[in-house]
Amino acid sequence: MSSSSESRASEIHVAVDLVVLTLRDGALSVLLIQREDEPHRGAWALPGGFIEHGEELEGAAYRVLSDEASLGSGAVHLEQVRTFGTPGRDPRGHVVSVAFMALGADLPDPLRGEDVADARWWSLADLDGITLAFDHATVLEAAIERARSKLEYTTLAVTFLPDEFTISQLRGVYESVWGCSLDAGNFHRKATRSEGFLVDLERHAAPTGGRPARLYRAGPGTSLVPPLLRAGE
Amino acid sequence: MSSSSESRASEIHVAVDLVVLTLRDGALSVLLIQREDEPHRGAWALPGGFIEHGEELEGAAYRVLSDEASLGSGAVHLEQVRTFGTPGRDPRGHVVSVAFMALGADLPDPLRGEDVADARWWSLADLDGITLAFDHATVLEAAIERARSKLEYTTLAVTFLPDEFTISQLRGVYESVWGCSLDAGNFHRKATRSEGFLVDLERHAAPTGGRPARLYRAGPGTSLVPPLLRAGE
DNA sequence: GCAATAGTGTCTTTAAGACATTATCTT
DNA sequence: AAGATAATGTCTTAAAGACACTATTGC
Repeated sequence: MSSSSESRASEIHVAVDLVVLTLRDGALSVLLIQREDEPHRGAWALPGGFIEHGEELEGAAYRVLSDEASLGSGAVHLEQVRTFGTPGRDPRGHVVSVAFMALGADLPDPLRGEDVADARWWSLADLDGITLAFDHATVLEAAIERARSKLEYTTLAVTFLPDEFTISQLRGVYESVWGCSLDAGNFHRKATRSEGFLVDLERHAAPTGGRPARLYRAGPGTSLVPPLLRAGE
Repeated sequence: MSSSSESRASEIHVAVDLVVLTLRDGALSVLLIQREDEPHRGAWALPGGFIEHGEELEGAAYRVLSDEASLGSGAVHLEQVRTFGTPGRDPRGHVVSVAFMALGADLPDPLRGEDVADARWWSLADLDGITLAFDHATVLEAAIERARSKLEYTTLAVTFLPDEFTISQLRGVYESVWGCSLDAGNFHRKATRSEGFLVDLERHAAPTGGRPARLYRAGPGTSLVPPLLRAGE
């Protein structure tokens, strides 16, 4: 930072909260932890934790990912979303929390970490009516909107898929995250002709009751120009 | 946040840094402060300051804007960019800083705040070769890229203009921020036909050596669909 | 009149949407 | 053969780029 005056001993705590997203049976799903302690004991919450002194923000995020979600760092795309710091958001004091989203392909069921009553994947549909701890509903909403919008103009969708995938699977990512259906033919044309999006492996997947689909892997590009816009907004 | 264990007395400090951008004579310009104290005494830096206990992040940003830039809150568009927390970024200790960008129309010259040797607007071109304090070059870069990219798919450009403006002025914003020139006719068509972007005031500005330009004000829309894409990226 | 700025119109090209058609597998 | 899934092609429409042209001012 840059203020010129030394601050008093601050009682502000810094934390990270993680919105870990994956696709489970074609449903966009988020990893939640059931809290074992107060506050919000018994409520479902995003995995998170305080930053340790001298620790990188991303380092803390990976640590939480490993401790609370039993996920290694290689498997996910991690990206900062926004920082939440409204004083009353945590009853224990003034906690400023940096929200990250972590996207991964078919992530495994979490092992239950310590101080955690339970941990499981929730499809977004199942979360309707569930009240999350703290301001985590807002954090979740922000991360999901970020993910939805980044699918439009980046190649982020591939982070939801394994190394090798078909165009149908890629289209499935868009359909699941956006909650709509896309024309298969038009999507195929768009995906295969976007520079840097896909690399044709010139092999085919095992057929699933129809013509076998060609396999691709993620290309070197990160942005989609022109973007792949959601309809009707 | 959401960690279940109470943290030890944290020595992590939380700050905000501001990237205040405006157009000065058609040049995208940023407000910088010359530091009066160590560290980085004499270096130019972004205005910033520590969060006070119980203070909102945005509240702190507005406070800094008022204290160090003598800018009221009504005049600017304030938006979070990203949070920087690499431990070594501030030699005084572990400081996590939430970066904001503040965009305004033709902002006034700053009054020199306390603990500040000097304060002035820098056009981006003039900043070439100037070494900023802390990691502020990175923060500035992130904010500018955010602003550039948000011009594409939002109506953010109007925040660089006064309440009433002409299409030429609006095009000037795009040209200044993107550092390119745009076809006047095509831009006019795009701007006037984007739903919610502009409201026609059905009046004209005083002529400036040619046909007088029609006046507009910002419309209710916030997103541009389809976006107004920068060429060649 | 001429220069300058604003605004419109036209033609071409690109790319999306709708949807038909062909290809290749399983059963 | 029938059904399923993948891939390509065609036609239409939307919108961007290039650029000519008209409109309205000051000089």
